[in-house]
Amino acid sequence: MSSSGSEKFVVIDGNSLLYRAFYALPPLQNRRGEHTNAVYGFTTMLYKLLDEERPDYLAVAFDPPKPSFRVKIDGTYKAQREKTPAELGEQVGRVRDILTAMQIAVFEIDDFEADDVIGTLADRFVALGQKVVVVSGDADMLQLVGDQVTVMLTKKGISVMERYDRDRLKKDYGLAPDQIIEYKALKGDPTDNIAGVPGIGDKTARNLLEQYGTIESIYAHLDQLKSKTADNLEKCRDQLFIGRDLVTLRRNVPLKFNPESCRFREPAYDRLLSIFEQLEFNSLVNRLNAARADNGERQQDRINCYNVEEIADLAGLEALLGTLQDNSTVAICCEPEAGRPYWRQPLKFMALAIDRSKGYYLGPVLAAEKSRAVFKMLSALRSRSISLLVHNKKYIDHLFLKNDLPLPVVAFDVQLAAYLVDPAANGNELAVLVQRYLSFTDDCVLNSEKKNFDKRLFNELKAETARQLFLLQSELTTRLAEQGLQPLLYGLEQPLAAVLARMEQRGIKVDADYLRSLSVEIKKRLTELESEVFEIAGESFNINSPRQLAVVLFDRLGLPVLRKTKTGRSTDVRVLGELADQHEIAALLINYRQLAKLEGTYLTGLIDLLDQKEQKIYTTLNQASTATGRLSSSDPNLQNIPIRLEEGRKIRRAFIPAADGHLFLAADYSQVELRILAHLSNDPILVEAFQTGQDIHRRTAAEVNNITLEDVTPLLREKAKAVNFGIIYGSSDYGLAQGLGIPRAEAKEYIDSYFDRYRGVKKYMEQVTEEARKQGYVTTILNRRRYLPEINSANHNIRSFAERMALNTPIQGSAADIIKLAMLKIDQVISGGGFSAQMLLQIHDELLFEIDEKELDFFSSLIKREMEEAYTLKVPLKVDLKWGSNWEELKAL
DNA sequence: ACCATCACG
DNA sequence: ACGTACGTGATGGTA
Repeated sequence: MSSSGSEKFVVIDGNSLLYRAFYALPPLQNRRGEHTNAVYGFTTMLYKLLDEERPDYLAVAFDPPKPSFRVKIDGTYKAQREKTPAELGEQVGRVRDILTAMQIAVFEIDDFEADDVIGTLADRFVALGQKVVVVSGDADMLQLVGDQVTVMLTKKGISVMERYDRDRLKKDYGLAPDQIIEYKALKGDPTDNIAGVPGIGDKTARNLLEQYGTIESIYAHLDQLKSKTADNLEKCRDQLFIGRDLVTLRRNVPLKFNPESCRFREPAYDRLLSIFEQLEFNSLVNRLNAARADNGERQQDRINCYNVEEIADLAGLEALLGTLQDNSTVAICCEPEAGRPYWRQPLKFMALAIDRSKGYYLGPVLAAEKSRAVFKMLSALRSRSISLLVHNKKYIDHLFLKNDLPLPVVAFDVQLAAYLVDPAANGNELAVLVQRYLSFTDDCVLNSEKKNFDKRLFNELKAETARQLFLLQSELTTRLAEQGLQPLLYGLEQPLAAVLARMEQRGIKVDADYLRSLSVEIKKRLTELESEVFEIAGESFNINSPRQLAVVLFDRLGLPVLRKTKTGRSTDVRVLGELADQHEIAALLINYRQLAKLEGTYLTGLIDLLDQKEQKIYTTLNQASTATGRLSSSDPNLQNIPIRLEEGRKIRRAFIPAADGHLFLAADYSQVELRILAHLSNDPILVEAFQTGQDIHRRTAAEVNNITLEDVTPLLREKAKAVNFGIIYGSSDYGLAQGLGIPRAEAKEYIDSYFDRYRGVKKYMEQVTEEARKQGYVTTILNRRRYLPEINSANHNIRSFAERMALNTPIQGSAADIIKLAMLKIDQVISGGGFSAQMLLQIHDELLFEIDEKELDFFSSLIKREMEEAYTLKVPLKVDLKWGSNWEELKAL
């Protein structure tokens, strides 16, 4: 153990730096609305100190929440301090979390202020013969300056600090460290409620101390002073000594002291990263990743960018694959040319690896002209039971499908694995995973498109990616095993990827002429509406701009501002609806907005993405993007084609079966989420209602209003429906009031009486929240997991968000599990039987098929059965079927 | 890049 | 005392 005196201890005044950071920085917020400026400022200051001071020991001291011993001396001490602003208070917890993750010692001692603790620690380290640096924003701390102690004070903002030793103190204040106490007692300090002596300010105090040294000595020489000053001093005698006592730091605070507990250590990288990510401190995330890489736990696995080799021709590839043993694994990493959808673009690049030591890449000829032969060779690996290790299996499946080849056996999809390990993480692109799990920060993982690499360098860097798959696989299999997620990966998500690939590749046929004529019509109506609006407004402006619209509505026309957004005055459809009876313009705007949405997103927007040759739309089904396990659809999103309003619904007529004599069949789960709630909660009323096939909203209305089923009016049923939604979303009275347009108190009554009747649901909700708090995550029926690190936040707002996620995720996520199981099963049945049915889309609780009309009856019952039997709950699953010749006109079967 | 808005489940 | 319904994606405007 070193007590040689060569080491350095840095001790930080936590409250002081936090306040400084808070007031020095503009109010920053993360996406969730959590204030972050103080945390950010504090953390940057901390890092700057670490860089510049390179401490061997480090500690941070905080004031305890309760007042210190000083109020016992003087009841008014710090009495007029304004209380900590809420925006700052809520950030304290984050700072503590960061310090914990950084493994930095934190002191907070009851009855004492941080200053006293710092004084005590400073003395102890000096006694061990070490150098001490005190960091604060409070000049009182200068009393600690000594031969081994320097004090750093924040000067301007958060980046400028002044370092004080004895000389500097003498130069700036003309005082010795001890005299700082006397100086402040004489001068007084309004922020701490130290009275001081009237008529003695900065100058006089310093002059007196320079001449006489101490307060005692000043009193001994009162006769030498100006009579007025002497008078004042005489009058304030008691007060002055009390003030000096208050200002004097206690350097004997009782604390458990073990210098090694303050030893500066490596941070807990994962924990710290996750905090920085939540706070959206991107620069710190990068810094931390770099630091971790430098720390280099896995030196031998670190990137060796130039251990790569080109495969120039098919013989070369054959030779490489020939070296593989049967039952082994080859990693492949493919990249398409730019364009949308990515999976329809020609192959740009392929990397391979047969172990973690070396990367290979295909030469340009192989990748481009000979790519079919390459895939054929890879496809043939099946017969040798050689499987693939990939990132994004769905894309790899696409490549084989495009070449009309049997799909390869994929043993492991790194992307899907990472998605299951943490579905809410920011991104699961290969480069991101390499950073997250391998801590590589070399150029090799950076997005090569953004850099001006020459072709050769690009290939060499990219060849690394296949090799990295092996490294990632071992990281991720550990985590999968810990979480029991292998069945979900191997049994559901990986096989599902092929189903989704086929759905994507099928596309959906669209009547382009119909869309175009609709577009022309709507554009015309938009122009008409626009001129009407301009006439009323008395000027022309951009209606699409909420800001310009607000000026017209609230300034020019003088309408009342009903609601505000984060940045201005709200003009959304709810506000416009409430303004409708005050001004004719509101109705026009509602109409305009609706049509503009249709035109921009669903007419022009869709037409732009149409494949001219095929007259088809090809969406991308994202398998690894939602936090709950749902799929999403993009470019275009076919999961949000209008249906609720008549006008928008017309869009659906454009979607038609691709083949003559075919029909659409839509199969949707009825009330899946409530059925899952019944299953999970085992609530007797809910379970009984579903087992006896009751109208669930009607039953809820009867229960919460304490009336019979027959007495439920349509209005009561509507309200009960909204209550049921609220329950699934994590029920808050405010949210329900919004949804129903009723007072909050009434909404609260509904919720209370719901939980009064549905005791099982209530208990379940409490259990889930409790479990989330304890474990930090929630799960679905198939063990899909979502982490909710914010569930224990000290910030009510953030915590409530996490609680609602905890309540909703098992329900929404289990519904996603079930429909995925059904899709997989149906796909097996269809492809196994050589039938004509084709799955086209999944819209969360609904599947859309294209079917030969002759097989409609047969298939509809098959699909209904497979969906209803996909998973056995404590209540039955129910599927409703509809069919028709386009996506709008569907009739019940 | 971010916001407000609005389409869906 | 707070300030919110859960999960998505696309658009047009604005900094």
